[in-house]
Amino acid sequence: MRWDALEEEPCSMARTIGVIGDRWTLLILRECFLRTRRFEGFQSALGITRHLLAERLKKLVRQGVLRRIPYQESPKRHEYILTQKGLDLYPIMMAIVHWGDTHMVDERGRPLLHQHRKCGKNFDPVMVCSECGEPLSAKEVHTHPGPGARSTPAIKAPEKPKAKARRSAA
Amino acid sequence: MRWDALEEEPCSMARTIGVIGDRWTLLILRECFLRTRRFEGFQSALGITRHLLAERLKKLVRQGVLRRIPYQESPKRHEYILTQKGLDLYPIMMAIVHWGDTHMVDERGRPLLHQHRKCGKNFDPVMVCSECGEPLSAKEVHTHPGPGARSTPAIKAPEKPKAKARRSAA
DNA sequence: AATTTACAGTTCGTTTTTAGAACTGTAAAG
DNA sequence: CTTTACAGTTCTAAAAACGAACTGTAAATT
Repeated sequence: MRWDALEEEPCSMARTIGVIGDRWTLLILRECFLRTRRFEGFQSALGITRHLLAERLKKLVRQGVLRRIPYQESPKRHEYILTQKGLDLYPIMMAIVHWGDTHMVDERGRPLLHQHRKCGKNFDPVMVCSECGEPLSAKEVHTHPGPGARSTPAIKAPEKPKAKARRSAA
Repeated sequence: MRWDALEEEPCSMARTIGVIGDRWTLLILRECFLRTRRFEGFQSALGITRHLLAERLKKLVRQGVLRRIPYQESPKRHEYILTQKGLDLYPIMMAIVHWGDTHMVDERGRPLLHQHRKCGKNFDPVMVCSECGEPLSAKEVHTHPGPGARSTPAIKAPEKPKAKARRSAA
């Protein structure tokens, strides 16, 4: 698979992975949500090489996730801030953090707590159905091809061994 | 930054990225949620090199995301199925797909629709606050250090230019 | 009986990415 | 007049991914 073609795959997941699906990009975006805006800020917070950081920022700008806006003339300096498209990544970030909070914390507990301004409480993010409001789990969801599907997108036959009944569990 | 140390970072996001934060792993997990279970199934669906696939599957098993269970003796064959820890990645997957559905579809529309068994409707995933049930957005959330935080985790000073007031926007 | 196919990997040489450090350039501060 | 802050770019070495071929068991086919 060519990574530069990932964005044309008939799969919203593949396309999104083409944009944010690597370690550094995800960490850069974490910093964005923590209000980091400038080159040096990202670099010192993450320890990423300057070369890669420059490249990743360029890519995120190209893809409309970040906007590069000048904050100073001569020497020209710019800040990187999240566009709406970038801000919309928030649920992904929260889902990632929440999984880590659930499955990857040590005995000392969570590194970071999240407080909801509206209700004032520390919360966990919960994913619910837009139609009925019930929490979602993998088993309750059925997928089927939409208008943008190609013949057989990524959904292969469910691996049935063709009923050839080779000697199983001999 | 050493990637093998990512899981010990005092940040749930960094730790999670250590587990699922690369392109192939994310795509392998997509296949898992689409019910792929076997080596050849992953390989042909994704076009990943067999070498990398073997390595990624091993890693996911080691991390408790997949379980490797025999389905046949001599030659020994195994299936890879999601553990509960793996199933809990579902909100991350859905959040990624939903962002793609929102920002990366072409004129033909979504490649895949999701139907909620409970209510029978096609839905979008919505992330809400566990305490008040309201939808979440980045601006309404305030983060602060939790019990597992280190001195200054990932939260750097918010980039104030030290009030040195260099000639700005000359 | 000999050959092909299915399956789940492993091995190895080549190409691409990433790491790490140094360098460029403007301008303010000491 | 030298140092510092900032935002990059350039270069070489190391690590990771690619691609193709190879290993091994056993059933199915010829």
